[in-house]
Amino acid sequence: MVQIRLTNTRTRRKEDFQPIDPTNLRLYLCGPTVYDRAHLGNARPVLVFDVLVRLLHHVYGREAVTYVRNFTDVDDKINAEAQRRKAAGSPLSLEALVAERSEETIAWYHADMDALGAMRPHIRGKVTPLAEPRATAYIAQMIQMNLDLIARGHAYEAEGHVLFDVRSFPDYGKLSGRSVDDMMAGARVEVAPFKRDPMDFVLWKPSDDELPGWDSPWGRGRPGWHIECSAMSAALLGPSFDIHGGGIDLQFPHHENEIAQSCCAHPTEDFARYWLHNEMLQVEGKKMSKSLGNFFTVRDLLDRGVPGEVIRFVMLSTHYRKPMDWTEAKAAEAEAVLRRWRGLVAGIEPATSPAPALVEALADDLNTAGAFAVLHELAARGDAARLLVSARMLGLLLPEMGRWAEADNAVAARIEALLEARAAARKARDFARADAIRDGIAAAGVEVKDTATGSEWALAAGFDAKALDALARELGLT
RNA sequence: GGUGGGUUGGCGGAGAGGUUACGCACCGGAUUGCAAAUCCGUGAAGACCGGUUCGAUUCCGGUACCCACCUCCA
Repeated sequence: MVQIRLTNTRTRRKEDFQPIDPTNLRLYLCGPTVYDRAHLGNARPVLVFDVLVRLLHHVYGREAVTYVRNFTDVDDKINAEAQRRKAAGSPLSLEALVAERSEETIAWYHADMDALGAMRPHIRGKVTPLAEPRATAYIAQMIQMNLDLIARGHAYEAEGHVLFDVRSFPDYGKLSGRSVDDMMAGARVEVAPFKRDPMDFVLWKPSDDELPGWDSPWGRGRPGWHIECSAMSAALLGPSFDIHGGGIDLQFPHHENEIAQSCCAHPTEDFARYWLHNEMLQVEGKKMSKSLGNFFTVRDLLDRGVPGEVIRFVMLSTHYRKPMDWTEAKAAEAEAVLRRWRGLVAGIEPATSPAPALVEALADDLNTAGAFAVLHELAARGDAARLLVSARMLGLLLPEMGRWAEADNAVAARIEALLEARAAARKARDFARADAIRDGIAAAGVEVKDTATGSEWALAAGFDAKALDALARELGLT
């Protein structure tokens, strides 16, 4: 069996991955807060985990893997949108409007992640809504966890809030490598007067009539940000599970607080044994932010005609623990490579197993860049069957992802007609006309290959159907 | 200020204490009516300063620069 090695943020070392139960692997990935479209950065942890899960399927079998990813549908931004709709005259209740907003956002999220070829979360291999829990469906478990934490002396009530007492958990700060005292020195936030320690964080907070809320022992209120992941992972994966992932920006405070809550509520358990964090995404060398004007969503890219498979390729070409820079140049290069590979594997049956070197690369802390080198090597050797099955381990060259690379019948007929006109010109040794047609076809993004038996063609990067039509009109072929 | 990460050839981007990463681009050759595609081949690196070592781009220390988190952003 292939030994998987992962960099565990908890120990800051690359470690052999030893599952708690090899027949029942359990993973948790922090999913989106569903207030708006997923931006490009949201896609990175999803794709990193997607490759990890595909690797686990390969090594342990699909039915041995449970992969849970949550939707956080309790959030001030969702509330704000619901209040806006209420003010605009909606007859629905605030709770219903929150649900409505979450519902539409989740549908977008699914559509966008599907377009990137990301597998849906699943329980023992079976895709089910249960594997994508929503915070609002686990309020009772959160309340219970808060009660447990209070009973064990790790949390306290103050002015309708329930707060976690960070001083009660000696390991607080261990994941992110900071001490409570260090953090206090750099604290910039205004501290609520009812906190025992400035770093104490909210487990439950009161809601007024303008906000959605649930009845609790502390009055009508809503959960704090971190408790939902602790409650849902415990409910679906148990108090100890294998791998927990997310963006590095979640390391503190979100994951630190999850650990504090979960470990204090279940003191004899491990919570997550391996922590995986992906580095951030940048755009053309800069942080993606609304103020810089380089902020965009996955949908923006898809609508601009960048195929999901290309986005996926670019994302995976940088190792997950390094900052990844999204650039137009990379997208163009990825598109060209994918077209070439798709041409190579067209009509080919996949081999039975992926290249061992590729599995080795992925098993070594998800070295996707190294995996690409193996794919290039297979392509160069012309081993199309092996290339196909190997690329699919990265979620590439899947049949359902390839529509973008195909020409429809009208386009194919147009190209054939142009090539016939060129062939006729060449036969008549009218090379000026033949070359003009060829250059026009090439400029439209169609690659022409002359072989001993005639001309073949394939769509290349930047294919432009309109330019092709214009060329045909110019030559009087329509 | 605290914490963590990074700096590799023209560009992107990996691994390994000593032997070609890989891709794109470039250059040379084969091929072609000329090209394209394809094939073959060449060249090109390890921020800076020290240390360990027979040998470091790879380990250790320092410097510079960049980035992230510390603010309910993946």
